Amino acid sequence: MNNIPAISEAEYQVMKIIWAAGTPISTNEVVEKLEKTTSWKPKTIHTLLSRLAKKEALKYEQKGRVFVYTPLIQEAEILEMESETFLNRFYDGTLNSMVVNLLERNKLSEDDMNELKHILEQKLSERR
Amino acid sequence: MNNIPAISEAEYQVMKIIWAAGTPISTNEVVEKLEKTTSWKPKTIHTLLSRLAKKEALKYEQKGRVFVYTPLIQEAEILEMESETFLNRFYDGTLNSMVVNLLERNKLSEDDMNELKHILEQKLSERR
DNA sequence: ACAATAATATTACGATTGTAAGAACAAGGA
DNA sequence: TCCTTGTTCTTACAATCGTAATATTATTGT
Repeated sequence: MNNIPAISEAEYQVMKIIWAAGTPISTNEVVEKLEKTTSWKPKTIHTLLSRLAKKEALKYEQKGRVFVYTPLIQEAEILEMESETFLNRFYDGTLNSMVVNLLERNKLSEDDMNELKHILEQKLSERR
Repeated sequence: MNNIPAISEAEYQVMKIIWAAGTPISTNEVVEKLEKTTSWKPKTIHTLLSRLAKKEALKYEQKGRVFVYTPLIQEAEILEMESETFLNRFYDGTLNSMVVNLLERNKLSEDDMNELKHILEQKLSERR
């Protein structure tokens, strides 16, 4: 029932706009914002919005003459689900395995590593 | 030309078997191994193999009476590409942003964190 | 040499996705 | 009131994917 629906890449872009809005946002506002970052036609964006409504990722209500959209799922939920799926699929389900891999392939700069270490120390110290 | 093809989830499962084999592996061996971890019918696996051949993720050659498969792309390449795609899509392209998020949501155990810190220290010390 | 079997190749089919066009409807200006 | 224009709804269409079944070809035992 309360399952998180699968969201495609393009749909996710749309959701990001809706989440960022914070408050119900109209079709045209969504279109405007997306036209800045994508080359999608308005019709395409309409399709994506209605697919998202159908899969209950968002709801829409008539507000005056136009429809406004509100998210029904939160970004954090999606992030959590997608991160888990990704880690399971490629890294045995563990973040550490991913980090080890990236380190081995030298995908992190020294600054990245220092920052990360710092973040960890911070979090670890909070805990005691 | 030398582009890494997109590999679907099911196809990726198949590639994992091929990579793990290390040496050219026959259709039947692939089927046997996958039947242990999936509920796919042999025909399904054949389809996946031929799709992978078509997108040049692997090649096959006749060896005696049967075909044997060899990977044309390496697991590390896929991991790298997929990790990048994932981080770009969900975390502004940076691992640190992902880690911060997981930490905030308490998705890492203290052990995980300590281990991770250790790994980082290790790598950092190697560097100087 | 022929039939049974095993292996590979071809075809299938519905769902999802990216990408959008066209149809219908409603509301405001002439 | 009627037409234009903006908004929403319906339909489209090819590619990919998951999931196979059927058809063809090659091999091997009798």
